[in-house]
Amino acid sequence: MSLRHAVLGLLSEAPASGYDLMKLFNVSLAEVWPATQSQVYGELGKLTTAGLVEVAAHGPRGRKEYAITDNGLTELRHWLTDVEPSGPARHDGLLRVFFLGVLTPLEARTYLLHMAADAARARARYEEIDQKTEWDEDMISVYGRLSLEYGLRMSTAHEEWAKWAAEEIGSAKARKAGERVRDRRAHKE
Amino acid sequence: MSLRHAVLGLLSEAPASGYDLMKLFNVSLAEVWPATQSQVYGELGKLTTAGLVEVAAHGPRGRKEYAITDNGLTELRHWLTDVEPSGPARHDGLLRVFFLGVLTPLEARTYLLHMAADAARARARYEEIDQKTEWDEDMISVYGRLSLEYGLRMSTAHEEWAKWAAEEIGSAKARKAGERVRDRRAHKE
DNA sequence: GCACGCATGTAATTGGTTACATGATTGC
DNA sequence: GCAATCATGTAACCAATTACATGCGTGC
Repeated sequence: MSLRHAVLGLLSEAPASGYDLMKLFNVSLAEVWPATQSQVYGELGKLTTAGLVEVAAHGPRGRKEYAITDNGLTELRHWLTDVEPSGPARHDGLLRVFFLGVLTPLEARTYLLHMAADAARARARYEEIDQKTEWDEDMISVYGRLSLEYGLRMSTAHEEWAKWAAEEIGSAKARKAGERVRDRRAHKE
Repeated sequence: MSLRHAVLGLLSEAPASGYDLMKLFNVSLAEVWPATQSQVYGELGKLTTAGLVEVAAHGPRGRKEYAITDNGLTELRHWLTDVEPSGPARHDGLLRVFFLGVLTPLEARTYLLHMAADAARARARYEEIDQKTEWDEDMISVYGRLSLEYGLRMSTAHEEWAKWAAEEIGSAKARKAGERVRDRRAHKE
């Protein structure tokens, strides 16, 4: 149930309308917690009912500016400190790897190299964000930077793994079936 | 819609009952594509209706052994080669990082070190699986091994990042606010 | 006056989780 | 005979996606 906490987290920085929040979801949180417009508006309603946020101001075009309440802040802190982060995320790309055996080794290799290219593209995007962003001292900046570094490291590792795996299929193919494949740690450069 | 393909993938290796499939989900696929029992039985029903699997044999206790059909295999191959892997996964643990600013720096550091410990535990688990598994030449073994290596590399990178980030908060705290934090790439050891 | 961006919402559907419900076989 | 395991299914609920629907304000 983390959409709720994503909204609370964003509002803990500054009051915002549903529309503002959507922009924040699409830029800062897009990679970690994507949300749709209908989700955000729905959640704001529930949070208001629960007393965790309130409508702090009304603006033009029916704009409602929401602010986090004391109860909301307490709930956010509680989630951060006391609630165990939820388990394993589904990983579509990796699921496929399990079943690459139904393809030819060549097709399997192509798939892995495609993954490598995707990872490289993701890394490039993160690098671009890093350069273009004016990092300052507010919360989302300081901690957003840590998250960006996470993205950079993970996409790098992802790309390296995919290249290695593609190689691995090449050599497994070269080797005769039945011969044991025990030397992989040696590849770890 | 990948649960469908996970089931097809498993059945492409060998016929199995819903019960068998659940065991496979809980061991091999637990980290990439968790599924519940009700999901699996439901999906088997739908797949049968769609003609992608069929009941190949009836066993004791009402056991139904399912086998993939030619159409099913075609669909599986199609998914592997032609369908773009779906986008960004939600990442609960990382979402929290964005909001660590509402905690004290000390609490934030604790959270990150906790993440590092979790990652280390995950890595240990993968290493154990690696050692205990009799890797042989069947599809799930060959390609499962690649996935395991993925897990190993990612958990390692995850741990290193979390330790680095914890450090980073320490030094950010030491530095005066307003002073620019531009030296992080130097930490990349 | 019109287009674009701001702004909010609802409805239908799908995918996933939790909990419940039941019964047959095997091994001890 | 009894416990453990094999085995299948349903119902209620929650979370997320997609699509639809509407209208006000600002700048050109």
